[in-house]
Amino acid sequence: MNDRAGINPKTRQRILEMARETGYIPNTAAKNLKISSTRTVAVIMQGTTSALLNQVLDAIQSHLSQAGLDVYPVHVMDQDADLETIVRLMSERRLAGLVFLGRYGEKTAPEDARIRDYLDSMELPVIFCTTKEPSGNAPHNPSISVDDQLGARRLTRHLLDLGHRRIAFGPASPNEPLESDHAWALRYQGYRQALLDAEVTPQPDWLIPSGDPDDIYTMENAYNSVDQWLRRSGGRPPVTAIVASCDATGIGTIRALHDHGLSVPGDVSVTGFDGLDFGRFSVPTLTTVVQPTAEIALETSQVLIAALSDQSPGPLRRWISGHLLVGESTAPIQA
Amino acid sequence: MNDRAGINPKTRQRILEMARETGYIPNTAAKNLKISSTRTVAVIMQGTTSALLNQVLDAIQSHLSQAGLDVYPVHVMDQDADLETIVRLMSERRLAGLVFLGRYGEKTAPEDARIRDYLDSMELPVIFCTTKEPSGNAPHNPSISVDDQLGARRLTRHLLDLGHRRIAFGPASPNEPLESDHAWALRYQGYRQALLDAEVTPQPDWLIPSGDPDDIYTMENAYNSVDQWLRRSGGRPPVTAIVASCDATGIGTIRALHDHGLSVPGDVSVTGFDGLDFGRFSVPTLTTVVQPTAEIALETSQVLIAALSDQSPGPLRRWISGHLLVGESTAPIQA
DNA sequence: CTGAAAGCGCTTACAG
DNA sequence: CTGAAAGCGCTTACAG
Repeated sequence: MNDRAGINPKTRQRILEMARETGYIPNTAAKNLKISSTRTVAVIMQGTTSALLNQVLDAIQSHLSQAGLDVYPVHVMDQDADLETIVRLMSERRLAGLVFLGRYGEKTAPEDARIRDYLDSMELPVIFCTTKEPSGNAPHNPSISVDDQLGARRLTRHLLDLGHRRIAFGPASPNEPLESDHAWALRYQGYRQALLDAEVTPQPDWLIPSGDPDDIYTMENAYNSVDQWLRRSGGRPPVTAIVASCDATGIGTIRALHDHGLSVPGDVSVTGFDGLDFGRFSVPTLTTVVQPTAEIALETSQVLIAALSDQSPGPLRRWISGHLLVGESTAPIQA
Repeated sequence: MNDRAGINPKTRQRILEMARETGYIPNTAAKNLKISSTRTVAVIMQGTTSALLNQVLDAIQSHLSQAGLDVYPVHVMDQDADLETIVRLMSERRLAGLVFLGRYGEKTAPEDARIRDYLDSMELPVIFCTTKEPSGNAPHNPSISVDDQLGARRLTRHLLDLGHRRIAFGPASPNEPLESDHAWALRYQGYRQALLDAEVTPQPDWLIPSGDPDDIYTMENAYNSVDQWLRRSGGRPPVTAIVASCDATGIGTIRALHDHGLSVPGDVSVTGFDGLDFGRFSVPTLTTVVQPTAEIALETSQVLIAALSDQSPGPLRRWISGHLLVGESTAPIQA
């Protein structure tokens, strides 16, 4: 039944027929016990709510299931439950491979070490998707992601080209160094680089601190953060443009500006990052960088499948560039 | 190690300690083989992109894992792959239970019968969450959902209270009867009931047909459908308000109106359904009915857990009412 | 090319 | 309360 070679076609035919007649169903548990490995790939992903990660998950799933692999999405909820889930998964079930989708464990430095040890001791392929391997690890696993720095640099250059010289960035977590490799931080670095390239010196009040450091990518937190930031400067922003950390925060930013009587792009230009639906149908539509989700998912799947057949690709790093999508939320600076 | 009664505490202590020292890890495959059942609940859900379903999935997952159950989210992609996935899941793995999250198999009537037979032959609890059991089935499984009809009736009554008399609904699939139990159809029925209660007779051109019958809940399809509908009436809508089938379609509707030079709510009022983030931060904010996702998830989890301990609840039907959230997208009718 | 045997790592009676 | 035996349903050498 497993299509092994060296079996008389007639016999195979007979067996298959009997199986069908009697309604034979193979028992996966028994098979796994014997094989002592599975065809299951776990995809670890923080929460279930990120539209972007879900797009990537969709695509990875369809690629891997075409290759005969089962995909087990593990949505980890909070910091504590996470580690246990992962450890339990990795040890009790025999996984064929592991994909980290999105950044996991924002501030679990000590626990990260525990996970790292597990990853090292189990000899299974691990791929980091839409995120870099946490920098604590010696980089020996593949990472595949959009080029966050490049994308943010393009957005910022677009604003500079429109004549803007005072440009803010946010929300930025106040708890993490701006040099970290979180998505928002990488985007900050690209923003900063574009400014420096144009000989513009970023000012301290151009950095919008995140009100809630644990929730920096949501519309709600962006709204609150920008609202607070505007209040501190008396309702008049110190800039003519804002590079938001992603599409959701871009939308929250626009709404906060609106509620302070500021129009987008009339008074302030705003950019997002990701290329999600709601930015393409909002009023105004959002200027953004579109993540190449299909490409990211394909590359991730291919690297994983190659790794499973022992063609280990080593610690490769693929940063795929996203393309600039100009919407209505950015305009030439007003006189 | 399984905490069974009748074991000397000292012996247990000794075993546990040894296990820890030697790094003993139980083998789930062997356990499952022996037990011939698992603690795994599969959650079948169409695609991965619905923000609403993902919210519910999040909550179900955290409830069930607290009850010691594993949750296996199965994101089914297209019509064909679906059936195979489900059948394979249900037969090869020994599932403890099954949750259908959202409507599955829009137009797979023939195949539905196959699935139904499987559901009946396996003796495992099946719960329909955020959706009614497909009407082909004799209703013998629990369904838990928001009350779509009631919600849409509330939204429509809100518009009537604002003085609107000509109110459209859409997008509506042209391939399905308006009496079906799909979410959009139930909402249509509630909309219609509210109109009839107010002695308003719905007109044929108040129904906005969906351009793409397979994709009726997306912003993009709503945009295209409303755009076409407006073109057919020469750019001037035959109504002063639109009840959109959900929040995403509400946003698409607003954008289409905007692109025809119509303002919301100045020229046309628009309502959504779901209570998602992007409707709370858009300009204008969206008047909507907020789905009680926490309640739906809790009830689903409880019913499932009860069913697993053989307190089978039978074909109960819980329709939980969502509350009206008035935003900026609706206003009193203009003279 | 086919058939029978051993064994994967558990759990569950059962004898002590 | 403890320990040894049987068996869950597969796969994989191995003998024929």
